[in-house]
Amino acid sequence: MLKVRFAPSPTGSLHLGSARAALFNFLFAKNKGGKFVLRVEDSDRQRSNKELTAEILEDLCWLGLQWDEGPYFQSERIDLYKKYAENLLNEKKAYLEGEAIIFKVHPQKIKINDLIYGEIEFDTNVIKDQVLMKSDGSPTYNFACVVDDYEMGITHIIRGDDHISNTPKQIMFYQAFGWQIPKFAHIPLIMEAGGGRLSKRYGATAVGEYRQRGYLPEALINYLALLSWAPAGNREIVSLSEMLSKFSLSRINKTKAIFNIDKLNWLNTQYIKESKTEKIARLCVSFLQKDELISDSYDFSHLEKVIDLFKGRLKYLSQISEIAAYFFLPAKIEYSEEAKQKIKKLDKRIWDELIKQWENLDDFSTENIERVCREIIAERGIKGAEIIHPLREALTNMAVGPGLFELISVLGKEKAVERLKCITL
RNA sequence: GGCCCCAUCGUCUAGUGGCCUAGGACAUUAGCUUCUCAGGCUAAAGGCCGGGGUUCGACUCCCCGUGGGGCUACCA
Repeated sequence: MLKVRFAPSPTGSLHLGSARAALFNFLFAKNKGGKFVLRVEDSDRQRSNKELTAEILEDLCWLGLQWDEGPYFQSERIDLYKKYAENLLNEKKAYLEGEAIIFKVHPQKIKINDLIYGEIEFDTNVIKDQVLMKSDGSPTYNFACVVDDYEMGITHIIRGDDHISNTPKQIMFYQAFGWQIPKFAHIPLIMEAGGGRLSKRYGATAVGEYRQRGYLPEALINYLALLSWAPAGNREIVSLSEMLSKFSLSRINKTKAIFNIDKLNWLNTQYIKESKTEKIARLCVSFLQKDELISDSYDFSHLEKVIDLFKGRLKYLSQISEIAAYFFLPAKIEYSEEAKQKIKKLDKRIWDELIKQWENLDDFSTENIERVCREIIAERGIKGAEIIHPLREALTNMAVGPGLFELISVLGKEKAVERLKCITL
């Protein structure tokens, strides 16, 4: 039975790099009909915490990376590690140093055949004796990892390439126990544009932050997959189910990949655009509520109309509050200096004319609104832009936005008329 | 310092000795579309780190150099 695992440590939020490791494990397992195990490496009691653990599991679910087995917690398995360490002690493969149990390293050459990097050789002469159990009774990472991987029947270890140099240490433990050594596949790390690993210094690194900004999980997954991996045939937009069928370790690069927010944004926009309006509207509710633009009771079908207007223009969902606020604000709004200047340019009589005409419209449709506007333009012999720009500013306090006439229609007769009546400069 | 790994447009990548005059995507620039912005469409610019080999032929194989990264904890 093919079995892989994802083993996050709850000493921080789920990092994009970890999420990608989880993704590749998930894809590999599902592609081969294997099992995906989740193990929480919380053996360091001081630095681990429960809230973080819950958050990590939630993020994995949000990404759609459901595990088949677990979660196991290392903190609940301390006796097991101790038992195995004592076995090595009894066999004189380890020795005591104070309270700690130390593994004796013997000189040898260790070859690993990495599924991604190929053959790598290490000389254990450069490796010190390894701590198995610390003086405080907790196991070290490398030791607990090997015991667990053995106990859980892990056949393939897919993890970040920062673990390459841990591999020979772990192999020595497998040898000491006489256990079968699993296959290793190390994936390149995600790097920062300025060099170095992806860090908080330059932007969000936690999956949760992207969720909070309104990135769609399918977009984030798609982007993460494209880092170091590419399906055949110049494809960019690839769904999780498509990845499942196309995934293979042999198509993973050895090269580190630099994180690029622009491409993530582009992908997210694509996914938002392709999503059903109803779905995006539903997701936008929490952002609009957080920014106090809508309350607990709101008109969902109206919200859907608003979302339709903006669906293709959002890089991420939380932008909705900023660019669509005027749909939810009261009729009277505060104008920027720039808006005031533009509004002033239009003759007072035209404002009055617009209000009158709109009030007379039975059907406040995009077409009717445009017709009315075009008639005024023709009668006065002015250019379209001369009325359209001031009108946009008067209604939205913005210079940019969706098509003006459909925007007005969605805004609704009542609010549009009232807002024009409320103009104060 | 020691050990290990890596190297194609700015970025993600395709490429597994002739299909390469190196393809695609993001970003950039220009034109068109339009009430604005975004979008869409069209086009442009942009790369095989350097040097030696091997070969009839190297982006592709080998060596050296250079650059980048990782590890070197009683952290994970």
